[in-house]
Amino acid sequence: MKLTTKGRYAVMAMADLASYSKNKPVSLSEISTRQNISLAYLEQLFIHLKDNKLVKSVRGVKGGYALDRPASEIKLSNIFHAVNEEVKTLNCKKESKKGCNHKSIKCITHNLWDKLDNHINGFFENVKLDELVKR
Amino acid sequence: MKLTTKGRYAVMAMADLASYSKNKPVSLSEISTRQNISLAYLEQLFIHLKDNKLVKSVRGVKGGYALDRPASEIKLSNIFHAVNEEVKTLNCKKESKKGCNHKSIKCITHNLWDKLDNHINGFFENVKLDELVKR
DNA sequence: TTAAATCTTAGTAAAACAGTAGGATTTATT
DNA sequence: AATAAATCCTACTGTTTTACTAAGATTTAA
Repeated sequence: MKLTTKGRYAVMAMADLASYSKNKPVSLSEISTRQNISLAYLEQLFIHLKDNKLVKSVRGVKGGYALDRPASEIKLSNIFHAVNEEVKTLNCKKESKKGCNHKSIKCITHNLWDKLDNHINGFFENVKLDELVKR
Repeated sequence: MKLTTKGRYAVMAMADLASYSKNKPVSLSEISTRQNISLAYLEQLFIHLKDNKLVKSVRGVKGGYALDRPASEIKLSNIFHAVNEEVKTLNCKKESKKGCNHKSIKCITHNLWDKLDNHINGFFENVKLDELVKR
């Protein structure tokens, strides 16, 4: 059960944006050096962040990225969702698969994994970007 | 962020034991068919569960496994720990590594991952095996 | 015109995962 | 004594995912 770098880096980069982008956009190379994340990798992440309207971009020289809405209105769940960092404790959602076959007795733990999903997603849902940055 | 089958299967198998092993031991082949998990894979998991004194074994014909203590005294965290299902949100514990270098500003999110770890581990710590089985 | 930036698509080495395979050992039953 | 059912043990392996890298196209301020 581990967080992928995609999810971690996306949050780090967004937190960086939240603290350094006042008015003007911040370039990915800045974030790259500050957070020690490869530029090319950041580029990939930001395409998704942009698609999900979490950031807006300015192209060309002096360009970069800025938050598309206040940090107080961006939840961690928004960020994770944007880069496809999903919580998957089951691999059995719809059809019955190996290790879980929806018969009440056989998959005793089915309900447990649902609760775990909710527990973790609840955390992501309740933390907002501004809370990471203040202080 | 996903649970490995090791963790899931171990909990499923332990829940199976808790419901089917009254007095006599339960063989892994029974669990294998009931839970639809490969026998050879179960064997590997149970070595670890045994090492961690969560189950006890009876060898030979009519042998099998049984819980080593009441289901009410076995936490999910015990099971996950036994099979090395760990929560790892950071990959930077001691030394500074890529993507996190302990300088206060650079790794703004360090504290966040700690909280996430605690949040998830708290769930595992607070659910006991008997709760899965009762009704 | 240049250079700094975003945008886009492919590819890829390494690690982790999810098992298999093949036996050795123990022991109740026949 | 033989058999078969079970645990025990170690090694191997195909597949998938991860975590990038590479290479270029496009945009735009200076």
